[in-house]
Amino acid sequence: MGAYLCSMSKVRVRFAPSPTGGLHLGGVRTVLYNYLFAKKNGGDFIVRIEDTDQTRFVEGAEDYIFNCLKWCGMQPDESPLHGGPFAPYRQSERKALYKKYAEQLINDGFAYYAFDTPEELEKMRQDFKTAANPSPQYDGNVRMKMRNSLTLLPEEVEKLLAENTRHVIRIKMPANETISFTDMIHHEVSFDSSLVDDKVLLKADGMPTYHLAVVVDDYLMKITHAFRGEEWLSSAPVHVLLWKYLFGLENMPQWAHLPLIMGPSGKLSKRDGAKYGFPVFAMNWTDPKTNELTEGFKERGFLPEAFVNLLAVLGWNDGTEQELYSMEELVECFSMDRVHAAGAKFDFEKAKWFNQEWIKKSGVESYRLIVKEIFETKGVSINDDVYFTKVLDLVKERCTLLTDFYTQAAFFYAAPSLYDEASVKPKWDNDKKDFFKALISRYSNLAEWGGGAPENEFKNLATEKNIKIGELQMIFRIMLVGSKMGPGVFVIAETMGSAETINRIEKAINVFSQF
RNA sequence: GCCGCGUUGGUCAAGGGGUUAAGACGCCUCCCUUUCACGGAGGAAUCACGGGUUCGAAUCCCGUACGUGGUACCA
Repeated sequence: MGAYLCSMSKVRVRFAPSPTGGLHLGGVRTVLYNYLFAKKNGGDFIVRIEDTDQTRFVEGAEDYIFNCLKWCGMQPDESPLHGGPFAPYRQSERKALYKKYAEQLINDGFAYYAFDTPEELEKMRQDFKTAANPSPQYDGNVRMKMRNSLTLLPEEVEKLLAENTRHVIRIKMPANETISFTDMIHHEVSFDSSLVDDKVLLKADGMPTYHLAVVVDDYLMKITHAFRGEEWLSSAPVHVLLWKYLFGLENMPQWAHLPLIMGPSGKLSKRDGAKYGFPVFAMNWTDPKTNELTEGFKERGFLPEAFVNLLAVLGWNDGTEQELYSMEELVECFSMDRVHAAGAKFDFEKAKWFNQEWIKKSGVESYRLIVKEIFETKGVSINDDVYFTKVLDLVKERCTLLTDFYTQAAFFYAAPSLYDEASVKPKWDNDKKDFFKALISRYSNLAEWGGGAPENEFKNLATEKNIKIGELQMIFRIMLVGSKMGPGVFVIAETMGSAETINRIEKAINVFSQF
C-alpha cells in the first residue's frame, strides 16, 4: 500500500451514474468522495453518463442528476453538460467505440460469441438448477454445453455471423486463477476465477454492458482512481481481467469500493423514505411514468451544506473530534484511507442535527430567499426583507429544518386566531384585565418603542398595580403569540412594533374575557 | 446454495497488544429561562460468540454466528 497517487499523471476521477431515476444518499456520497478526492489532489472530476441500457432510460433523469450536483455545490470539470477533451461523455454516444475492444478480446482468445437466446438461457438455468446451486451461472461449467463460438464449428459461427444472428460477446473466465487487487478501502481482495461467470460484454443490440464500458472508458478518459459502491465489488474480478487483457494492469486505476448506506432494515431504498418518514433522494423526484413523487432533502428543508456535511461523515472521519465541516474543510481533510470498510446505517435524527447546526452557523442571508418562498407558499407574502431578516434571526436557533421557520415565525405575520386557553384561564381575572387595559394606554403614549422601553413600561406598571410580573408575562406572550413558544416576549413586542402589539392586546382581552 | 465484504453503546464512531474503551446523535436528570429552544452540568448504555497466540487481546490468528452485497443481454 502506501502511495496511491501515480506521480506521473494528474488525478482524474469520475462519477458514472445511469440516468434511471432519482439520486439517492449513497449516490450523492459517492459523488462527494470522488469530488473531495479530486479537489484534494488537484485533480479533475468527471461525470460520465452510463446509459447503455436503453430499456431503462428515464426522461429527465440526467438533468435531475446535474441539478442535484449543482445544489450540493459540486461542479464537474468535464461532463456531457460541461464538455471536455474526452467527449462524448454519454456512453450511448460512444457505442461504436466498444465493439473493437470486444473483438480484440475474441481474437486474443479471451472472449467468445454466444448465440443462446433468452429462452435457451432460461432453460439452462432451469436444467442446472439444484438445491445446492439455486442460481446456475453461465460459466466454465456450462459454457461448453451452450451455443457459442467455443462449441460451434468455425464455419457455423461464420454463417451465423454473416446472417446477422442475434448474439452477444462474453468474456471467457479462466479456470483456477486467483484474481486479486488492492482496494484503497478493503486492501487486498481476491477471487477465484473459476467461480466468476462469463459476463456479457457486448449485448445483442451492440451496446456494451457496464463491464466493458467502464473499463474502456476509464482507460480512454485516463481515469486514475475509480470509486464506486461496494455492490460492485463482486464484479471487480471481471474488470481487473479486462484491464489485464486490454490495457495492462499497470494502467488500471486505483479502486475504492465505498461502504453501503443502510436503511432501518437492510439496504437503503427509496421505499424506506415513505416508510420511515425521511427523504432518501437529494431533491424531489417525480417518476415521469408513474408520477410517483419521492421526497428530497432539499425540499424537506435541508441546507446543502448540511446535506454534504452529514454525508461526508457517514463512513468517514478525520480522526479528530470535528463533526462540522464546510466543503472547503472537507477538501482539506478528506482521505480515502480513513473511509470505513463497514456499511453505515443512516440515522435521520442525526441528519437533522447537522441541519440545525448549519442553520445556526450560517447567516440568515444564505437561506432567506428559500425561507421566503416557504412563507409565500403558505400564503404569507413578505414585503419587508429587513423585517423578515430580523424575524428569522430571532427564531433561527429553534429551527431544525428550513420549514420550521414558518411554524416558528408565522405569528409575526398574523395575530393568533387560537389561544392557549388552558394556560390563560387560571390566571385571568379582572385585575389582569385592568392591567392590560392600562398597558394599552401606556404603550400608546410611549415616545419611543425600542431600547427596552416596552419591557420597562410593562414592569413599572406591574409594580404600580402590585401584580407579580411572572403572573403577567405568560398572559402577554399568549396574547402576542397564541401559545407558549418563541423568543422573549418583549423582544417579540419590540420587533412587532407598538401598533401591532397594542392591537393584539386589545383583541386578546376580548377573547380572554369570554373564557 | 455459492462467492465477496463486513461486525466497538439504539445510531454514527475514535482507538489497531497494557486506556477509567474518546467524542457526537438520541434518551433521562438537573441548571439557565416564569414559554419553546439555545447553552451548561451530569447519567444510563458498548468491544457478536468460541477457541487459540501472549505475562497481557476490543486490538493478532482460526473457526462459528449474524448482517450485507453479488450471483441478469441492470447499472
